Amino acid sequence: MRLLLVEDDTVLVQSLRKSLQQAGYAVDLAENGIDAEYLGDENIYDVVVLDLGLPQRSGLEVLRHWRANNNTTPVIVLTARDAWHERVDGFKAGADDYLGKPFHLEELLARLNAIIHRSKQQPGGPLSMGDLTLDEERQTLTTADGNSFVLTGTEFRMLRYFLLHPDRILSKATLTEHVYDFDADKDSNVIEVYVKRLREKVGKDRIVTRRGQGYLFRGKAP
Amino acid sequence: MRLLLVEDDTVLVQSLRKSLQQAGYAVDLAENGIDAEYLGDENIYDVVVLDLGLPQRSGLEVLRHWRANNNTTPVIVLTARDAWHERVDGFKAGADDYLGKPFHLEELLARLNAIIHRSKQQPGGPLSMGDLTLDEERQTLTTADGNSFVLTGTEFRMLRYFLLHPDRILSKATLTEHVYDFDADKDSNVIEVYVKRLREKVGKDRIVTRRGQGYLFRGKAP
DNA sequence: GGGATTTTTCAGCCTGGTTTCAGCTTTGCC
DNA sequence: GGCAAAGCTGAAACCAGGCTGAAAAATCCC
Repeated sequence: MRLLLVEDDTVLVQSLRKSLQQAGYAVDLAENGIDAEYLGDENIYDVVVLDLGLPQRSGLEVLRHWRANNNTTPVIVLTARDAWHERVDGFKAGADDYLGKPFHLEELLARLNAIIHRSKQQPGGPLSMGDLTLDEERQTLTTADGNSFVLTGTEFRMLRYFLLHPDRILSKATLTEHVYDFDADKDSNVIEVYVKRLREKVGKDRIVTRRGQGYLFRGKAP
Repeated sequence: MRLLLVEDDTVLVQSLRKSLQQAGYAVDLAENGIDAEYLGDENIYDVVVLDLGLPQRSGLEVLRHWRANNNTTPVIVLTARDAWHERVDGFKAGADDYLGKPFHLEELLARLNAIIHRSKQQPGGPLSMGDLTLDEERQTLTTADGNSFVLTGTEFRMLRYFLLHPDRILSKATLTEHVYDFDADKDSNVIEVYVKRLREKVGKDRIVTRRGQGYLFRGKAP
């Protein structure tokens, strides 16, 4: 799950970034409006957390720019305490949700969760696909035959990404980008290793290899 | 399912009441603190949704009054989004959960659901879970083998939070937020220390470590 | 103020999740 | 079939995160 964090308060950024990573997001960071706009234009994020008070170019301008260019990535806006007008402006500019600062991490995570689900399928509920169910709260996978697996962080992030993008070819580079927060390291086979581990749990045939292109997760058991 | 809605914003009340009714709740309404207190004293509700900012008598006072009279009906507190100190006060006064305004209806319904489930398992009385019983008045824990421990303040708050949220991954950040009145201090291992101390009392296997994610309290003894 | 209790910090150790690696198998192409 | 590239796999190395005992710091309570 790839997330763009746009925030210039370096103190806040440090803890926030780590917390978001812990919660399973691959976090890119922009500390000013210009970088933010550029990153948002060039990459596909699952969600953006956008502070409105930014140097160089205000968050509002950035958001308007994206929306004008048909970029519909869900955006959660962070506003200063009491700045009610900012929120209204934010919604008008196309924000999907907002959060007043200071906020509690838990709330941000809940909203991120909600917003991502909303944009994918119906909100709430565990992520399930045919005979597989991924419990996001417990990071646990349950299969048709009643087996239950506790997933490690990386396994979980990767399986979640597969479940959210079934029946599509996902290249190793794409998977790396979404499972980690940095770009693909060409000479590493981590992805292969984790595909193997997931296959042991979801069933060998569930993840199909497309040689030279990537992997494909079957939405329905074969 | 009987619900008491305590809220003075008439605009919000209208839509909220209707939505709650649609969701299957029998909704009673109080628009000020005095009515709320009276209704809560006279009737048995399954759950209360309580706004803290009320005319005549604050939500906090009302909640304290109920708790002082051994009324243990689950209460979800609504607070202004920015006023997180209110939440801390709320928890101290005996709230079971909180929600920052404005909120998504979805979120409220989910929390109501969760809280009712929780209280079904253990309607009123001491907080207990399987073979463990936590006496909230004496801050005392009793285990299956008859051992009894007097808990320190921090131990107690943490164990209570675990008992109220069993079988869920609780990150250190989340635990810190709920055990203390302030946000997580990045480089401290207090949580680990207290987990260790609790484990000595509730049994080592009762609190499971999910490396890199958090801790999980098992609702049922393994 | 001083002793007892509780909370927090610290440092060293341990653990298990992640990554690497080397050798093996499969696939696609000539 | 023969070859090379891509993918698979089991085991080992590495390292961040977690555990723990003890001691320092803060708080409580006479």
